Amino acid sequence: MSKGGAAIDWRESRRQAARVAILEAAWALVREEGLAALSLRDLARRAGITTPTVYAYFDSKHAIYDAMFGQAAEDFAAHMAVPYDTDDPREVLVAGVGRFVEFCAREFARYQLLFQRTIPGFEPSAESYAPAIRALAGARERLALNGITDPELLDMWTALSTGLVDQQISNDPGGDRWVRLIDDFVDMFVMYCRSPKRVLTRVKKSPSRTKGAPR
Amino acid sequence: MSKGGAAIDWRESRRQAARVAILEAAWALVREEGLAALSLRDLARRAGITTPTVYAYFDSKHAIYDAMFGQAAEDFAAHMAVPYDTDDPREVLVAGVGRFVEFCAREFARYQLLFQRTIPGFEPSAESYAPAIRALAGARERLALNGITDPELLDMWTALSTGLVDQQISNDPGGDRWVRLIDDFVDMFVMYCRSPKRVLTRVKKSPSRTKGAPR
DNA sequence: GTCTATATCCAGATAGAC
DNA sequence: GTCTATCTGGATATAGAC
Repeated sequence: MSKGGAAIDWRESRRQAARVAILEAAWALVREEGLAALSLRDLARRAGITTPTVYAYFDSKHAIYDAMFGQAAEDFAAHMAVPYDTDDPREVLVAGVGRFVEFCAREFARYQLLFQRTIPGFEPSAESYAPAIRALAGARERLALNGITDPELLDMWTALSTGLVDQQISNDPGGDRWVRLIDDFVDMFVMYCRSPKRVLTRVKKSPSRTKGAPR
Repeated sequence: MSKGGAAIDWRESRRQAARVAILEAAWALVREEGLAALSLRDLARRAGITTPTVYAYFDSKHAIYDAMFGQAAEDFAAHMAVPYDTDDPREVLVAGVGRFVEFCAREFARYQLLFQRTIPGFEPSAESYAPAIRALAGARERLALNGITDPELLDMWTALSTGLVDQQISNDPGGDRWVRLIDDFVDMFVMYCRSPKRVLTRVKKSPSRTKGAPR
């Protein structure tokens, strides 16, 4: 690597560090004030810089949201992807939902950004969005471990997981009213997948456009 | 009733009509621009009045959101409460979920206001919130029709319904990717409730605080 | 890259005349 | 009740000196 190259790398890493510092300030703010309440003025003050300086690192407020979305999606994919420490395929499903709700419940603003459409006019870029797709593929694999591959069952599974998370966060934040039902949910779902009635499956298809990260 | 009383009624009904007109303008705006994008300036222009006049009818912006919440909750309760035209208890469940997703999918902004926490600092008043509780009681009754009364099963049911609605709206707005799975969901749920495994129930309890309308 | 200073605009809310 | 006019403060974003 050339001296010039190294200098460029150094500068670039400095720049990246500054970006990360700004994003950390942003997370702290939305944690306290709510996702929609983020303002560049507060953000700059929090990060110990001035508003114009923020624009040296991000083109716009939406660009900041997009970078935050990218971080969140990355964290989400990583959180879901750490190896599942069991040989029981059913336990892998249970643990997967557990991690899902754990991740979402930990930071409400992050959950809003990632899974709800709360910022008018904001849509994540394809790059920021990519890790969320990986995470969905992971869910598909955990189901396949249980011999469940039907796309309709995958859709039912995502709805199940989403509903559980949503109810837990909305109606019992910090509690375990729905979390403790995870085992029952998995029982119910697996039982249904294996039921004779389910064997007589009809096939349908329909296109879909997507809002928010897949789950 | 006295002449004076009638005059007061008339004035009051005029006032109510004006309030409703403002709220209609508000709904039109949030439908087009998003719930969080509502501004009193645009609202006034849309309603054919000026900003200060809005304050003759509502104390603040939050009061407008609250009135909108009240309308939405009322509509929701009414929508869910119209008699179910079948004797089959299972079909009542199916129809109930169908109505739920239909109501939510019809207007995204209304769904956000009613079921998500997207406006920083806004919480509905107890009065506006009341109809939502009635709606939840309705769900409980539809389950009871099927011999399902366990509170934990009610929680599972609400999570199921919520998840289905959420996935449908977020990932296939205007489509039927999850709607067409309603029958399967009900099959799965009822089958689980009636399963022998479920008979050996353990009892637990935990308190809960609530955010958003119950569902 | 970082600042001061400022542009431009919009927000929610109020004063006071009619 | 409704208006004009205005207050106060916030927003995002940019110009230009250093």
